[in-house]
Amino acid sequence: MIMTRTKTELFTPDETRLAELAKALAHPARIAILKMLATKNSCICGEIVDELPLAQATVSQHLKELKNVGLIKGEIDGPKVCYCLNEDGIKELRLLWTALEATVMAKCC
Amino acid sequence: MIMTRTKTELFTPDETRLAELAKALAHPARIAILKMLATKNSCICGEIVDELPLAQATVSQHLKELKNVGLIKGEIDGPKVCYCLNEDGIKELRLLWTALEATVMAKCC
DNA sequence: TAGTTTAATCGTAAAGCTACGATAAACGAT
DNA sequence: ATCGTTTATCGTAGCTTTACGATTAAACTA
Repeated sequence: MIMTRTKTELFTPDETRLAELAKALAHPARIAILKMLATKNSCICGEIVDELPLAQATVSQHLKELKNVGLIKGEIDGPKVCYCLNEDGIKELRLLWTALEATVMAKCC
Repeated sequence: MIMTRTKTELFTPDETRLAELAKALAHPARIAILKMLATKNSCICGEIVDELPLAQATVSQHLKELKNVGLIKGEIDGPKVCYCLNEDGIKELRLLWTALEATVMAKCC
């Protein structure tokens, strides 16, 4: 087949965006990273790799995905890179999720 | 490399399960299906394919994924199959999400 | 300048995801 | 029994994801 990627134009922007954010959460390592950033209550410079059971290159890939989707930010601090939660992305996720939750829960739970 | 799949045993069960549920939401068609099931306020037999811009086989695959992860149920009703939201799965998702949200939001938003 | 540390990127292998047509299976109806 | 409807499954193409080692790039340090 020619078409093997998601036909994003055929769904609503909210559906597409929430799916994108959900995909970023669709790996335990990325959830663990978000939790680390949240519980340390500050930007983390370099300690992330040490706390995950994955190779440095793999962690870097996960960080890139979280950054690309807008859930975290990373800024250079000397030879290290400091990663923080990105409030805008987190808020967007919460809003989109809450909207879906409201729809789904209303008739379910 | 030999290991190319997620090392699930290296993360907490909650992280692994939430990632699994998030993956089920990581496609706009599956979000659209959940919304359809919620807003129609009843089980839907057969109308799902008609409302999505995807082939019948593709929709069936998406339904299977949602069923496997526990977010919907399907039961046979004559020649058709009726799909409903699965309250247990929805509740589980809400709980796991809420826990993450609480952690992440507390220090962020 | 040379060396060290830190993180990104490259290259690659294995597996997964998405899509569709074709086919099969299950059921009711004639 | 045969036909039509509905849905699942099979087979397959192509792209994506995950993982890692190796390398590169950037910045500080001596």
